[in-house]
Amino acid sequence: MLEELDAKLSELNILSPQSRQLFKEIATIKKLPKSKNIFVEGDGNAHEYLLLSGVLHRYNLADDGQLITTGFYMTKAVVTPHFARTKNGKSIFSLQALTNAVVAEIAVADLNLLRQTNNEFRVFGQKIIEEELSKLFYFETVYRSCSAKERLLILRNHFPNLENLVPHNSIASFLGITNVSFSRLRHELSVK
Amino acid sequence: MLEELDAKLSELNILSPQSRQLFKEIATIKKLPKSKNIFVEGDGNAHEYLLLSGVLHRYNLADDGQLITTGFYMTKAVVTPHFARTKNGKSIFSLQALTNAVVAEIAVADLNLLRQTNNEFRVFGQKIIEEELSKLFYFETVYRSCSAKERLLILRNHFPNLENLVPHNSIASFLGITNVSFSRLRHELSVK
DNA sequence: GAATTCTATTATCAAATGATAAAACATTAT
DNA sequence: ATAATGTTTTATCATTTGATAATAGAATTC
Repeated sequence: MLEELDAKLSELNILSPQSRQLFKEIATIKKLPKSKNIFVEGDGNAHEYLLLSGVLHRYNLADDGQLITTGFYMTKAVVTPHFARTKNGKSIFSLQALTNAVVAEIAVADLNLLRQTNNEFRVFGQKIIEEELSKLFYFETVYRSCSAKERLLILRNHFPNLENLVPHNSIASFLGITNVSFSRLRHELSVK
Repeated sequence: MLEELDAKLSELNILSPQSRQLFKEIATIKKLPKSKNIFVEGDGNAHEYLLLSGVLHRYNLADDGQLITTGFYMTKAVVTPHFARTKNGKSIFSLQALTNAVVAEIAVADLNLLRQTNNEFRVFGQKIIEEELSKLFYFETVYRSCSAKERLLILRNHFPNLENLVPHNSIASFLGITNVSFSRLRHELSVK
C-alpha cells in the first residue's frame, strides 16, 4: 500500500522523493471494513485522509432521520480537508466507507508542519480545496437545472461503475430521489 | 457608509479600533446599481467583498444558457472568499447585485498582508469560510431531502422578506423549480 | 403618461417523481 | 444448507412539478 500512497502523492504534484518519504513516515495506512464510519457529524476529528482504494461517502442525517449522501470519494481521491469540513472543530458531515477501503491518515498538525517547511504541500492543499469547491458548485448548478435522469447520467460520467459498487440507497439520496424512482430510471435508461 | 463598515467589522470580531481603521484605510466603498455584475464566471478577480447594504446573488449558466442562482448574500454578509471561489485564478461563479447595493472592496493581496500582521484577521478569515461551507453543506442536505415547498419555507426562514426584494426568477432557480411552480407554491402557502 | 418591455399569476394538461406494497434477488448469520 | 435479513425491482395509484399559453401587473423608456 505504501507504493500506492507514493503514486498518489506524485499524482498530486508532490514531486520530490524526499517530500513523499516525509509524508509516508508520518502517515499511517488504515484498512477500513465496509460500512465503517471514519468520523461522524458533530464530533471532532483532527486528521486528513487520502483514499487509496475503495469508495467512501459523506452523509448527513435529515430532520426525519434519513441518511442523505452528499458526495462520493472514489479510489485515490483526497477527502475534503479538515478546515473545510469542520465548524468550531466539529465535523459538519459524517464520512463512511461504502466498500472495504484503505486510507492514509495524517494528523492535521503534522500536515501543517509539512506545509510550513515545504512549498509542495502548500500548493497541494490549495489545489485540493479548489477542486473540491469547484466540483461542489458545479453540482449546485446541475442539481438546480437538470432532471433526475440527467443528474444520474452526469453522476455516471463522474463515477463510472459506481452503481455496481455501492448500495443504491446512497446513490438515490445523492440524486435527491427515492430508491424506487432510482430503480425506475435505471430501467428506463437500460431499455433505450 | 464607513460607520456601517466599522459596525460590520466589529460584528466579525475585528475588535481593536486600530485593526478596523487599518481595514477602512485600504478598502474602498462601492455603490452598485441593481443588476450590476461584480465579477463573472471564468474571469479573474483579485478582491474580497463585504456587503454593506442590498442583496447580491451568485449564479452560473446552465448548459442551456439558463441563469441559475446558487446562493444569496443579504446585507452585511461576507462574499465567499477569493480562494474558495476561484480555480486557477478564475471565478467559478458570477456575482451580481439584485438590488442597489453597497460593498466594501479590498484587494486580496492587501487583506493577506493584514492577515500576516494581525491575528484578528486570520481568525476572521477562518470563521467566514467555516460558516460559508457549513451553510453550503446544510443546503446540500435540504436540497436532497425536502420537497420544493419545504425548501421555500427554509429559504424564507434564512432570508425573511427576500421575495419582496429580488426577482422571483432568481428564487425559483435557487429552489430548483420553474418560476411558474414557484408562483403556485406562493399561492398554496398564502391561502393555508 | 402612453407605449413598451419585463415580471408574476392563473389555468390546463402532460410528465416526472413519490408512496406503498409485493415479489425477486443477494447477503449474512445460524 | 436454511433461515433470516437486507436490497433491488416491478406494479399501481397519488402527488408534485413542468410546459405552454393567456392574462394581469410593474417597471422602464420614450
